[in-house]
Amino acid sequence: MDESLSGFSMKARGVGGGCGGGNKCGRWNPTSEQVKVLTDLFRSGLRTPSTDQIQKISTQLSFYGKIENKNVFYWFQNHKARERQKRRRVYNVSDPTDDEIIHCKGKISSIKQFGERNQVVSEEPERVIETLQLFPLNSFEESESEKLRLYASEYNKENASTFIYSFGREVDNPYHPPLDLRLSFV
Amino acid sequence: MDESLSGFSMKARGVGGGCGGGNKCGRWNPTSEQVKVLTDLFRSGLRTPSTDQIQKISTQLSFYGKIENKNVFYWFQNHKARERQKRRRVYNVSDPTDDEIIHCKGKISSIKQFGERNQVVSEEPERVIETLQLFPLNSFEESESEKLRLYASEYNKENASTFIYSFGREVDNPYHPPLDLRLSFV
DNA sequence: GACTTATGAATGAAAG
DNA sequence: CTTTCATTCATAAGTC
Repeated sequence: MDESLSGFSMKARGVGGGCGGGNKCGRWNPTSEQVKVLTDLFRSGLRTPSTDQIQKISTQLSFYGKIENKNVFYWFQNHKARERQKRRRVYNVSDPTDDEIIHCKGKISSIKQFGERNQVVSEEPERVIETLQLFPLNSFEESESEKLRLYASEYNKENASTFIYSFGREVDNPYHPPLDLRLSFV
Repeated sequence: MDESLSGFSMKARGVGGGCGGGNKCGRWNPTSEQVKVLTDLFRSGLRTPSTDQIQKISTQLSFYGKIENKNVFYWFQNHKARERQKRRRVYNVSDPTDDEIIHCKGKISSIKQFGERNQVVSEEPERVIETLQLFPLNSFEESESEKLRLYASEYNKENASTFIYSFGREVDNPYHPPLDLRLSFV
């Protein structure tokens, strides 16, 4: 009972002892129960859980073993990415002739100041259920907080500072001038 | 002139040339020296370099390998965002009994011995030094600029759905409350 | 026990 | 600034 509840899941997907006696290894190894729940959530349509959702999921999954928020975050990130990747591979192999290729999701980027990306990836419909309700709940208490994001400042104010950086001498370079980031000295 | 100094340094960050003779791979892969300098600048307090600063940094870093302005721009963008993201995602869930930090990386590659750029969970209070001067060049400096960051909102906008997940009963757990991922009523 | 696969973690590049 | 996507790195687990 001990290791099934506490550690970094020495038993991955049912069998085998992974990490050794303790959870010394730094890599999270989800238990089969955790994977089941995560997969279920994914199949239910959840793709990119928000911070709060991640928090809740993580808290719940912690029942089955050690887990952190970032594990949940990465899991969904990877799962989604690899599903998409797989789908893309299928495209490449199945029908190399033509057509069916370009349905760009309409995200032709607006070239920013530095670079542009010309990724034209074929994207399947990828039905994603965003609203899912396994338990009907009638209330609406949760007074929604205001979502105003007043981020301000911290932009170019630091230009008024002197920023000089001396390159490290650790690296064995013959010579390298110091990095002077002065922009405006008063 | 081998590509270990000039090219895009494809693999293993700074050692070995992955990409082949040229840099056909499109993604910048910073050398360990470049990372060190960038990290140092960041640790020194630089967060959002201006265009001019980016230019200077990029020029200097080009000594260690191919680099563009946008690489520097993105690097700071990402580094800052992830520092913050990490801090936000850190407040942890289940079992804070142990370290939560240990990472097994950095055994093979020689980069990790320089900086801690991707350390997990460094509870740094995000000191942002705006004025940094390693080389005294003039008398007046220290014109400290105020930096107040008022960003609010935990940012849940697309999650106008109710997401409740009932935990499977297959596993033999005594009791487990259903996972309620409500975020906002419809 | 080396090789392959699966997948957790990280990060460059953008999009929003 | 915040979030997402694509690619890569690293490693536990599976395979022979």
